[in-house]
Amino acid sequence: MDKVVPAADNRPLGTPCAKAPSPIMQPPDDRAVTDSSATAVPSFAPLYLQIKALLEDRLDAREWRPGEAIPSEIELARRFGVSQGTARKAVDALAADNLVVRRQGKGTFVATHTEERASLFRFLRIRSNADKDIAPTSRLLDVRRAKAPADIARLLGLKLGDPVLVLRRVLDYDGEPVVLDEITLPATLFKGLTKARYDAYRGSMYAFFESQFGVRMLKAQEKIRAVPADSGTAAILGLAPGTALLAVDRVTLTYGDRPVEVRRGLCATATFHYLNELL
Amino acid sequence: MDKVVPAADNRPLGTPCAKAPSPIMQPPDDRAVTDSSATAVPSFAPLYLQIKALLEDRLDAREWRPGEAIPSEIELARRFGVSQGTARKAVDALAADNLVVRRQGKGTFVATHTEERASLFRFLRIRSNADKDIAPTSRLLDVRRAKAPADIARLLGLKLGDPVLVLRRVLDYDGEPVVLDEITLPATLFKGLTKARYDAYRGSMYAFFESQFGVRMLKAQEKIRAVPADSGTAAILGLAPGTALLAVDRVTLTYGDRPVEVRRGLCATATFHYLNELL
DNA sequence: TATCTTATATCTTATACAAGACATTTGACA
DNA sequence: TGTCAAATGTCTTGTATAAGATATAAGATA
Repeated sequence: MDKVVPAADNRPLGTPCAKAPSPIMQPPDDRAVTDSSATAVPSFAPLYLQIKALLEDRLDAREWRPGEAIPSEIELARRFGVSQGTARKAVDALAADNLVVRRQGKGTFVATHTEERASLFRFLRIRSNADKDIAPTSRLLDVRRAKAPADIARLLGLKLGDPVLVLRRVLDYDGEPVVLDEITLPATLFKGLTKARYDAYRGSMYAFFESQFGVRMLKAQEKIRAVPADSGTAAILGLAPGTALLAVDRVTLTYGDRPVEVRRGLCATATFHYLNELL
Repeated sequence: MDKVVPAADNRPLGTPCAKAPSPIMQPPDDRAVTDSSATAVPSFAPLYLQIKALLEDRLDAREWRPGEAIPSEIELARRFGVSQGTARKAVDALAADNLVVRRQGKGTFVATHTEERASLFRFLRIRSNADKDIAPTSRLLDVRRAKAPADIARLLGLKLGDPVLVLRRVLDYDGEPVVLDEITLPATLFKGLTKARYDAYRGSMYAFFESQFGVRMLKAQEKIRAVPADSGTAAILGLAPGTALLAVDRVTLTYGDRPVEVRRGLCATATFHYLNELL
């Protein structure tokens, strides 16, 4: 094999686990360039994972806006001193995590809640029992400031009594109230959030958070229970008190798995249901 | 590049969309060799997807048993007349669908319910509110033969009145009854299923189906609602009638997205919940 | 000699790099 | 204004090599 290694010296990353162009085998206890990164990836991880972590950090640092294109694979390869294939694998991994969206012939774009019916609209799992796909409308009831109680503080990584914002809103499907959400946010991340400002906004709640406060909801964990409706909730949803409701407790995470939202949804499931695909 | 293409002529597949070793560009309306396959993949799909479809057909045809290794990448490449990298992408796609499990240095194995805590144990979403991970025990109440009612027949792709088996079973967590399942199966696929035979089996319900009847549960769709407990269910779960329960309606699919199980689970969620990760 | 350890050969999958096909947009040009 | 070609993305395929697992042979040790 007369192949010549194309002399990409001044290696910018920790020793990859395979085929290092430079023959220097660094000990595993040294730290890679990913030191300053929030994303924890061992320096001896595969090269493409190191680059993925670096890209995640850039995304977290808002180097590119939601909906904006990130540099091309060739440009990323040049910047990090690797081949296009390796840069591609890193971007593939980001796309698998729904952090970016690939479009052949156009580029790779930062995922956003402001568009994309499929990609980041995936947090809404409530569907009509009839198969027609109705899009709900969001109606904000009120916004209030509060001090974080113990359970919320723990879930959001705050200290007891730290300031939070509590939003209550109703989702109407075809004019019928179906879901009552109580949304708790760290006040420091959402300075200036008022009911008037939300009412003036056109778009989903997460698009509002993303475009107005720069907080991107990336993934979530939901715990679902069945509970009887209290009288207040029953009145809002137009049901008899004691009716069985779905209680959906969501914790939403942004980059670096930092929790930024706690939400409890109460859902009437007479003509709607929560849909889950197990793959 | 003095590389010589190793003369893999008599091309066994439809024209790939890029870099066909044979320069023949067939029109898109011709049919590839995947004709006899149940898995629908257009003949102009990328080569690796055509091979993935062929492999799915082989899996469906039970060419390899669950837990058994499929041929190595090099062997698959030789068999299909493609490079190892292409065979590898096909296997990657299978692994992404949880149809096979890769183990570096050992091989690629057909996914099975009889082992693998993580891989195919993923259908059970009920967790304790405390973080301890309790494994439930399954207690079969009864098995009866019946004729498929309209809704079940539609979901299972059967005709009205076709014979089905109906199983009722309870999941006990730490001795406490938490879930009551009513499981409906096409009788033709599960000939010889009796309560005694299940009671004699050691392992999960899906492992039982897989090892005893050759039916592999691959993915599922669940619709979740909140309902009040009827008196019969309340008695079994040790609750007051009218208590709010989670109703989980599952349709389970095997190869080719053929439905092979319909199941309704009723779950008490005082100290347990349904966990869902939104990625 | 029996046994345990350590190389070694040879399987496997995993990683990296490179070349060309395909998709999309843009701008020159008739 | 319509059309075509170049530029610039991603997508597919091919190939070489590293890393992991395992069986076997070689060697040390009792």
